[in-house]
Amino acid sequence: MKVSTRGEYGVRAMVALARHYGEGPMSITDIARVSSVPPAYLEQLIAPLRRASLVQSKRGARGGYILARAPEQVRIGEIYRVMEGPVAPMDCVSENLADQTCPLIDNCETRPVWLKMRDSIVDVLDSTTLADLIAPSTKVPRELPVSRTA
Amino acid sequence: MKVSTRGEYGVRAMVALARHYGEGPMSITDIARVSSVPPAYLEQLIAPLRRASLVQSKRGARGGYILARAPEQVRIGEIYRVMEGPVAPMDCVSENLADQTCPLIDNCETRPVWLKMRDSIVDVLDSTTLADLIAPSTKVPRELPVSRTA
DNA sequence: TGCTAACCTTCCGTAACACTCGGGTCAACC
DNA sequence: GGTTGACCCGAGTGTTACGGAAGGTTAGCA
Repeated sequence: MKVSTRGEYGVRAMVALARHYGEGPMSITDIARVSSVPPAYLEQLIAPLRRASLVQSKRGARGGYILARAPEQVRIGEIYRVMEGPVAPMDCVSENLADQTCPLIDNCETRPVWLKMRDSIVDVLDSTTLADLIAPSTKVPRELPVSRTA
Repeated sequence: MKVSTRGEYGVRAMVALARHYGEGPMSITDIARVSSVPPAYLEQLIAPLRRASLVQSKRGARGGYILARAPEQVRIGEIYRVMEGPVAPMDCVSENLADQTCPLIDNCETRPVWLKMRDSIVDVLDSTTLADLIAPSTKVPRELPVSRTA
């Protein structure tokens, strides 16, 4: 169960825009460089973010993209849903009720786990904003491999 | 981000075995019928569960599978990992440290969210056992669609 | 000595993923 | 007013994983 590069790159791009917030538009090329995303691909990914009004675009020379709202006002969950669709580790617990089409749903004994999983994912995504991510303190050191000291 | 049918079917099959616990071996055909999984596919899925010692097999006539431990002793997380691999909504936060190969990992600003997401998923999976799922009280009613009353 | 059922390997069609490419359109600036 | 920088839009493409099916082999029970 992986989130695709759409979600990964989408969030990275939005973080780049958040860091640049208040300093005018940022071009695809710049965003791509800063966030390490292939520029041609990024162009495709940023379109849905614009349609969802999470970013605003400015065309022509000196154009680019800006965050439509302040970083504190943008939940990661919003970005996630635009890029990946409704949170749904399994169709039967999709945020989009129309996707809950499994015929076994009403007496399925496994569904409660998936439901709890979905809720916990939603909680993480919706309780974090772009501002939280660009705050210096949030960086978490990686778990280190077992030390093989002398 | 979806868990595949491997995880879905694997957990369903284990629940079937849990309900049948203490009543002798259950054949693939029976498990498949009870849990609504294509029998030929189930045969493939149950093999890794046996290799991981989550189930035991008995060959020959009257053979089949039994749970290797009591339902209270089997965490859903164990089943999940056998079927789906390490919990890893993104490689950079995989439970398998060897998968954390992203070169950006050390000063990535987005990683904290994915890490929190992984931890919350792990918590759900490892705090639930097969016994929890077959207890009658755990069934959760589905959210109802918006009523379109007369 | 059959019948049953697990075991094992191989194969295959479909679909999603992760991009690239080419052209069109718009807005500044000179 | 034309050139240039940049967004906009659709199509196309190689690779991989998913979701199975098929067929043969081995082991235990009656």
